Amino acid sequence: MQQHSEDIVQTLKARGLRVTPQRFAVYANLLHRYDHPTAEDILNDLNQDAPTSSQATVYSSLQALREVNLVREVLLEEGVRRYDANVEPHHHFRCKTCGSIADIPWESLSHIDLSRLSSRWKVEGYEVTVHGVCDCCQIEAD
Amino acid sequence: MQQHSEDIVQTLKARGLRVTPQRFAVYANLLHRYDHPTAEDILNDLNQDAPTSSQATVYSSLQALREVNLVREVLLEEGVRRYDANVEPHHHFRCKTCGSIADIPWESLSHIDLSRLSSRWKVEGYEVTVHGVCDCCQIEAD
DNA sequence: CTTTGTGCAAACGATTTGCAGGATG
DNA sequence: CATCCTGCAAATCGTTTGCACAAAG
Repeated sequence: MQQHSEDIVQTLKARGLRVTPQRFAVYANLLHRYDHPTAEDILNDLNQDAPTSSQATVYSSLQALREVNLVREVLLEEGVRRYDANVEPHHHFRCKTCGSIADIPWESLSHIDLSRLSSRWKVEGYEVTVHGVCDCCQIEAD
Repeated sequence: MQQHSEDIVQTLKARGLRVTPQRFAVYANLLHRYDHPTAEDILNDLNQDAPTSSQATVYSSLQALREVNLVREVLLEEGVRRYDANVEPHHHFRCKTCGSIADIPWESLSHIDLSRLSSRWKVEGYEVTVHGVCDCCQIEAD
């Protein structure tokens, strides 16, 4: 699901966000990587060659993007807040060795029977976190 | 699954932990409540009447208990670390309105078919997070 | 030209650490 | 009585905020 610059600009505008170079850069960065980076990861990536965004701006951009539902937070590790431009329902795999996180498409897991849940709750959705060891770490373990 | 003082002492010893009043209190507190408290919640609860533990000690007790697998962290909210003395596999429900968290027994959800997952991963387990609105919040919404 | 975003530095809250004295096994 | 734990205060880390200036629409 590659997006061109113009698409990104339109997406941001459509959600009522002003398009600034910094905000654009944060969202584009998140769209083009799949490693669920932290705010710091994004900042480092953007400023790799030349400084383009400040820390405060990355944080506020993430917040703005989150508010209009273009970005979501992913919480799978103690005290670590990661971000994801994939806001469609999906599941996650987390490697307990290297801490990497991968997406699991919604269709890859069978639908879950929620009928036995307490009727006291109005259920709106669910998400599965699978844990184990990723391929890289299995190889290294040998 | 109520535990008496003597049981708790034995449990701690069995895991190689020295039994101090503070550590005992942290674990006992966590065993007797089901609201998945934060470190601060526990501290406040313990010091409600008279000061019994310091902040640093609550944190270090939680860490020690976690290392011997008597306590686990529960991460369902942005930037909030909660603790749970239920270390058996189980799922969670989170109310998006009040933020409360409830346990879902393992048997309440159907087993999930993991066969379609990438074979690159060595899967060790999974956990489901269900979200929606709890009964209290549904009533208030009317 | 009005509104909103940026960057800096200071403030903040939760957690961690160093260390001296105290309790545990 | 050696080892490990506690409490305090200071340090640290990620995140947020206040404010003057700059850019977007």
